[in-house]
Amino acid sequence: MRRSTLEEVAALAGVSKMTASRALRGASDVAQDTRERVQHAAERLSYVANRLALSLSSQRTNLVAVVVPSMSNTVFPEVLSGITTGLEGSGMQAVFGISDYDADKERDIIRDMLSWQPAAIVVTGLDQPEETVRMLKAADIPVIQVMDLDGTPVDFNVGLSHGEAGRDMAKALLAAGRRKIAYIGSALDKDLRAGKRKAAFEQVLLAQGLGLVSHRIGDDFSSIALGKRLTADMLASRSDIDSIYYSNDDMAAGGLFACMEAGIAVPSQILLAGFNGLDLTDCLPALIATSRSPRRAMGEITAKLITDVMANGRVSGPKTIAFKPPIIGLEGAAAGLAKKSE
Amino acid sequence: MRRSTLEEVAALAGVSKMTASRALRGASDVAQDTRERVQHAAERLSYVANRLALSLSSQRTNLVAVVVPSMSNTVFPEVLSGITTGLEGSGMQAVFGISDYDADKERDIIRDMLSWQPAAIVVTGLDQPEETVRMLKAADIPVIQVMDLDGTPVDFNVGLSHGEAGRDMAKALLAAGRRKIAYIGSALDKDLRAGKRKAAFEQVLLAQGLGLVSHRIGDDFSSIALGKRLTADMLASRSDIDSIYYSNDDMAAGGLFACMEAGIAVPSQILLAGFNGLDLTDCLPALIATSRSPRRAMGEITAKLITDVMANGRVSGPKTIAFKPPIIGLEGAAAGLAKKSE
DNA sequence: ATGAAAGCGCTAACAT
DNA sequence: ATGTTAGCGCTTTCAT
Repeated sequence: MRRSTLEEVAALAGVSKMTASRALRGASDVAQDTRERVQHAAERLSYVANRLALSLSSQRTNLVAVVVPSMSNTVFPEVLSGITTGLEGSGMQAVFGISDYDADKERDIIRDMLSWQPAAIVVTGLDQPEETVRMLKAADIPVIQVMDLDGTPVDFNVGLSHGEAGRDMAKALLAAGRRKIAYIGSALDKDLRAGKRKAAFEQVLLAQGLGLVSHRIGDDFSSIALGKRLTADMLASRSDIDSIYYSNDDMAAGGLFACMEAGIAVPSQILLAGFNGLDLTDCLPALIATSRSPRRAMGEITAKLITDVMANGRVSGPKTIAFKPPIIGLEGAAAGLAKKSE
Repeated sequence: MRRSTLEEVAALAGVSKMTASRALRGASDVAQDTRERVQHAAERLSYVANRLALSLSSQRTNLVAVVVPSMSNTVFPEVLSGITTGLEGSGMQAVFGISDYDADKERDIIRDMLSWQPAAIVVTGLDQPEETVRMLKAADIPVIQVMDLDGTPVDFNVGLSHGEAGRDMAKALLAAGRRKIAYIGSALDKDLRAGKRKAAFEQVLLAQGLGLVSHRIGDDFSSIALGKRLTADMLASRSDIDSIYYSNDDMAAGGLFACMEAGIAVPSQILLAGFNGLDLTDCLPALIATSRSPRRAMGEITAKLITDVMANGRVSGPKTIAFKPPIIGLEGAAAGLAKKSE
């Protein structure tokens, strides 16, 4: 069954293309019975409008392009989910691309998405190379960079400071009385935001005359399995560690499972800290610390920003929206230590 | 900076639109220096091709539309990831839509995606209402239904039988000596595949003269937190249960955490069974049974199917590709029980 | 309330 | 190797 065109619908309804077009879009100035004839014709032919023609002709699309590094890390699907939800009812449609944490791939995907003439584009982070930034600017549409705040945005920016998150966690661990602090992460050359957290985290330790007493960097992407493996490895090599900062919650959850197998009490003996505040973290059989990042909210705010700009031409509020992730799961951590020193 | 067109690139390079088009697409019959002039012109203008015009003119797109019920359940992003990976290098581009487990929304999203004239469309499951099926057929492109096998496919079908998975797990639990079997699930009216597993699971029990000794159905979507809560609730109400079948691994993981808090030994005292074989399952501090579904592989096979059809006009192999998820995490479960009865 | 003409930016098909 | 013409399916603009 070949796809039918507006012309065929119009012919079947006995009107011109133009009238059919108006009728299907619910224009006001179409006679009641004309409208019905056209609608019936469209149904009989299973007519589906051709958006290529529609958008080419009208010089606008309902597309919002969104480029994220990965689908394997739950946080990105959550942001996408938030964007989709936030766009609901606006007539806008989100389209997703995956860059695999690869700057070249990201550039290609952004170019590809731009070729569909989206109404706006959302990209992850602020660390695009110059060429990519130039493309984004040349697109002449709202550009929203999400998740990160540390850097110079092209246009709009919705996110949180990973440097600050790292610093805050370092201070929190120190405040909880920890001094023998280790770090476990995954491919940081890829996950730039995790890298920023780690760098800022270390700076705070350094300022206190402390350093990481141990660290492990996996060469794979973050996962519970990787966190477990690296932690088991670290625990086997030294026994004086009193806390471990992980690149994120998946890694930290794996770390907890490794500690449980090794018979190490968490958080009293070793305090584990991650990043994200995943659903998982709340359910774990021991308390682990984490910075709760508002993934869905960032997605929804991003969507709102976009619908706002589309509706009003220009945005009313600020161009940068900053979130500050609270640290949770540290209740009683200091107390745990205190008991030990009694 | 307004978007530049092919015409402007051509003018800057001092050639016709057509030559510019050929040069940029790397056609063979373009003079070396012409090609270079055009490419430089394109770069200077940050030219990005307009795919709307391109596709409208050439009557084909590189789009593969993919509709999944959710982004919150990790399995779908994994399938999407598999599709994206499998499409890599083919020039095809996956576009995702989310139906929120809602048949009406799914219909609308499918219509929306079809309006972009994709080269193929991938939808989740086989339970679309008639109207949706009609639309899919009218689209006159390859339709691939994924994840499920129990039903009548529109065209291509890649997945596994959830009925069989449910039956297999029931038999496995019985073989492990369990008789006091309970069920815990989430919104089954939405997640039809989980519903199919449960129905088939119960049938096997019934055939043995057994029934579920207890069950809890949450009204929210599956999550670790929900699994934990419902399990805690169930454990508080009766103490004779020797195994629990969950709607999936997230729920089962939550169940494990509830058992740990309640001081119940898993799997010796209560055997927990889920579905999916998530990364998480392998790392948990106790063995839980699960059917390992090949999400990425299903995605990749789907992609291969599509590139195949696109390349050869028709597909070489069968139109249905069936996976059989192996049950894992049952090692020593029977032994656990044996000890108890000694 | 309806229709006709022009054109969105590109490529296919046919020149040259 | 390059250019010309026509047209993809729709909307915009201007008539009527």
